Amino acid sequence: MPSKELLNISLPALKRLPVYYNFLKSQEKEGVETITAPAIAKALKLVPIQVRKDIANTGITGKPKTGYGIKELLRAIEDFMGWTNTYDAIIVGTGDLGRALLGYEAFKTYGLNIVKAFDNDPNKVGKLFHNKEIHHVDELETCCKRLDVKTGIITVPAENAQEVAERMIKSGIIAIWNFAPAILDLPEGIIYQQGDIGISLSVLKKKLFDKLNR
Amino acid sequence: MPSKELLNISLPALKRLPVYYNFLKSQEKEGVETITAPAIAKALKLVPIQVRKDIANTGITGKPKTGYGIKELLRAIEDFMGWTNTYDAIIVGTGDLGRALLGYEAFKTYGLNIVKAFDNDPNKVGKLFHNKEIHHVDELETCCKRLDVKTGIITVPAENAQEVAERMIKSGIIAIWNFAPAILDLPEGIIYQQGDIGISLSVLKKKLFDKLNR
DNA sequence: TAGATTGTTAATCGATTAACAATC
DNA sequence: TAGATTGTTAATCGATTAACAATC
Repeated sequence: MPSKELLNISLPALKRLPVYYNFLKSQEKEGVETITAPAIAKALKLVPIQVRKDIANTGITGKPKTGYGIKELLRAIEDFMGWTNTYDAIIVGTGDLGRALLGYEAFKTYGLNIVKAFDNDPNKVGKLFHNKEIHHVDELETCCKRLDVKTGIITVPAENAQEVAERMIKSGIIAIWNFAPAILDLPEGIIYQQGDIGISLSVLKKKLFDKLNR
Repeated sequence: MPSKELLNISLPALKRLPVYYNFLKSQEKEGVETITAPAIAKALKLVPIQVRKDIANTGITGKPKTGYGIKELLRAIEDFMGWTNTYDAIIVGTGDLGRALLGYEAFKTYGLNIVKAFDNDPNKVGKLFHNKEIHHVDELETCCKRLDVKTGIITVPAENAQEVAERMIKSGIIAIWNFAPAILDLPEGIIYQQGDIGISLSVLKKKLFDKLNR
């Protein structure tokens, strides 16, 4: 059974909005003040009607002939996506990927703030990565409850992902972003997002494979 | 204009296959030899008919009542996805994320092998990360041509992504996996895959935001 | 004004789901 | 055999695209 939908926008459209945002930001930097759907579509290799439909989701409205105000549109996307509300998150697993996420500046744009990192390696505990101290994973529960953290990021090996997820849920976490290539068995109501980059790579690889073997 | 399709499978189905694969691998480890579509569906929170349809893409066929042979199904997915053909790749940008990718073991499963890393920081050039030497980005073209590398990974800041992509294409690269949150203007025929994890985060964040603000 | 672009309502397309005979 | 599961063919659902009047 697929989990029932939380969103009032289609998933593909939701994923396009951050892409629009990136493009609009770059346009804003160049001093552009308004932009039309056909112009956005051209840059992003979409069709104008799709851009108009996607933008309509944010509630903003454009002017015929002129298009949309860039600043207004940027703010509409921020609001719609909930980026203006910053949430705290914790991360478990401080391998290469975990540390990369700890230093990921763009999280600010999306309103996510990693407040603590955890690991089970005693050699790492107490060290600082990107100015954040690593705690032992046994402190997860008290820490999350004290800080009322709702979001957890998993960057441990696949074998440990299920266990970490369970500890997170016990700690009051309700949204999990999982980078381990593992299938997690989670209770109803937990928000789950696959972060595993293997899926993205698979798509690229398959396209290349098919092209080279045609 | 959206680029015309390269694939003979739907994109959503293509993305589910690696997820099946991960699950089947974990089942294989536990000594399971056959599995039915309803069992896979239950574990992955899908519906049985969708699992059967997805599996049908790989060309494999099951037995009523028994299901599919796990080893056979694993190999069918590997073959279909092209994982059995390993391609060389290069990566430009050796920040935290670039280094994480350099050490990403799962690439072996997917048949990708990062052979060289590049950076424009003279302090990094010549150093080793995960046993791979960092070269100056000026060597990109000669290096890619000599080794006949077709796949490039971009992990530079957004401002430099377009320039790096152009150098890659000049170097004979035809498939680009871009982790920078930048919109790239690429010629026709170049295979492109967004790697930017901000999109994945946005989906998680939006679901949580909507849930908390309902 | 003329022409381009908007938002809305309707049509199409593609993916998911249902139905069901075949089969282990 | 009886019952569960398969693969196939048809129906449904949802996202994309088209058509078009309104408007700047």
